[in-house]
Amino acid sequence: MDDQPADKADARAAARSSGAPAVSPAATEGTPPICSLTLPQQIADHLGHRIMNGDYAPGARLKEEELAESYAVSRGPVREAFRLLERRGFVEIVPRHGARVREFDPADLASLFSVRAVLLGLAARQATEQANPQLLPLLAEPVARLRQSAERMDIAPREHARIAGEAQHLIARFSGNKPLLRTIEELTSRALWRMAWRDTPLDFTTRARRQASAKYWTDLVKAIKAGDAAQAEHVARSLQDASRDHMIAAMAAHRAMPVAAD
Amino acid sequence: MDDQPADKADARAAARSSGAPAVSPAATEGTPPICSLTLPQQIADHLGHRIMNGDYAPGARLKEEELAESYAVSRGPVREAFRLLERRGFVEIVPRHGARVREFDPADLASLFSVRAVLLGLAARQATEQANPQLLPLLAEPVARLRQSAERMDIAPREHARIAGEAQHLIARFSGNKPLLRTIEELTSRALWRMAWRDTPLDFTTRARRQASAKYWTDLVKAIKAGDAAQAEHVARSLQDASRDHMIAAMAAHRAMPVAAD
DNA sequence: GGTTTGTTATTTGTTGACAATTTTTCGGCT
DNA sequence: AGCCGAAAAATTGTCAACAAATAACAAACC
Repeated sequence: MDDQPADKADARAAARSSGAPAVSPAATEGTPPICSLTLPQQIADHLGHRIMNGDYAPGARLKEEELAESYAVSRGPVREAFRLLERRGFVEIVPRHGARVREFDPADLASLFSVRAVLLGLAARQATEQANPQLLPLLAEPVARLRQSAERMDIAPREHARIAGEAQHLIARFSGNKPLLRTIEELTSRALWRMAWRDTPLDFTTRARRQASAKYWTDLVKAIKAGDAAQAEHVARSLQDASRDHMIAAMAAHRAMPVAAD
Repeated sequence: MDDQPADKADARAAARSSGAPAVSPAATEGTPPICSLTLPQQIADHLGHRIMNGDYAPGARLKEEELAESYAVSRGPVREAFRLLERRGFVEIVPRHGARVREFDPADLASLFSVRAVLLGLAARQATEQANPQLLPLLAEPVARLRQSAERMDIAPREHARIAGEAQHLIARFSGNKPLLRTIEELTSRALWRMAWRDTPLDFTTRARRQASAKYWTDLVKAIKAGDAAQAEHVARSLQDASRDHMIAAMAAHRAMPVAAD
């Protein structure tokens, strides 16, 4: 009984009636990804944020009509938003029982990262094999910032994570492997959700961790530059595995604390 | 080319009108379980088969109303069937332009198999680490059949592929890694679709290939038995990579043939 | 008292109609 | 003749209401 999303509903309704800018009259069939988001997408984004924020506990039922009313729309768009959220791993839909916020098995988080690790390893290998000359210049900036961040600790943890994610995305993009990119994106969104879970204000970017990470990135750039695909794969995977292990250890320690305090 | 959706539509309509006419005064015994599959799922399955069968060319538009009429349902279930098919990689939905049968870049097939290879490698590693005593007995049967198939060539190519898929599924299941299993399943269904593309009656299971494959499986079982996770990963991945390379080569040769014949 | 059965209530599945947007077509203009 | 613009057709997006199925509850029975 905290905040009811009624205000949001009004805001959206207002936005709909007033907003709706004229779409550019492009006559050709291949229109670009468009500017305005679809109604189900907007709902999915907002609901996704609310779930990440902890407004809905894992396992909580998401009732169509209730949400439809709160967003001032019909059940149709909400229904479709559920499908989008299911694909992003936020909810789980059982055919005749509705949608529930997905529970998370803590073990799944480690599993998720293991999968991501081998995938990013493959991405690094194939990116090296592709040898696209654009990659290294683009990669230079985030890697430099990570290195600087490790040295001076002058970047917020969240920003640090964002930059690391950006660098990973570059590797995935330049692998030239579309299914790989798609799969990595999907797993990443799921993993980030579970890491960003509330009352987990854990900082996984200690100085030691940032330094280790920076070392890996430096080695990875070196391997790519040298065209050593096998080495690139090994380094990228090691980086992710180390990151995973550190995270798991930190979470275990954090979880052990309150128990010890009791 | 066998059954047109018209009969299906009629059948469904008949089933519906006969099955749910009178409200149940219903003293005893609930109505028979009808069909456990949802309407959108049934449509998605059938449409998926039609797409695999080549009834709809890649890039073809799938119009909601048209299909709704042919299945004798409203547009809602068809709409949801599209979402299911999108998740299975059969169609591509562009927000305000409808659904189209997904085109396939031939390069994507090789990419798909590369991803599957690293994933099955990881699955083999983790399955070995899990050391579930049930795995080896279950794996023994399909592996024995593959070995026998390689020796005597007495199993149809399709059956051979099915058994290999079964063995892979076992590895994935016993990895104890749910996200990994899920990802592998998804990629496998996509890969199989594109391999089963019509006028591609290629047999990828030559004697030499079966023998090489059988050798890999034997080695994999040995590694699992020995608890050598790293070796298991290496063998599993090599198996898949070799399979991929052979398939790509066979397809290239097949594609080159008609060109030469013209 | 515990279990089962019949009833009620809530929630999802489906439908047909309406609205917004896109694609197509046709007429006029440079 | 070719291109641009506006009306028309077609198609997707959204809505509100209905039907079916599940879940919750109450009463009766053993």
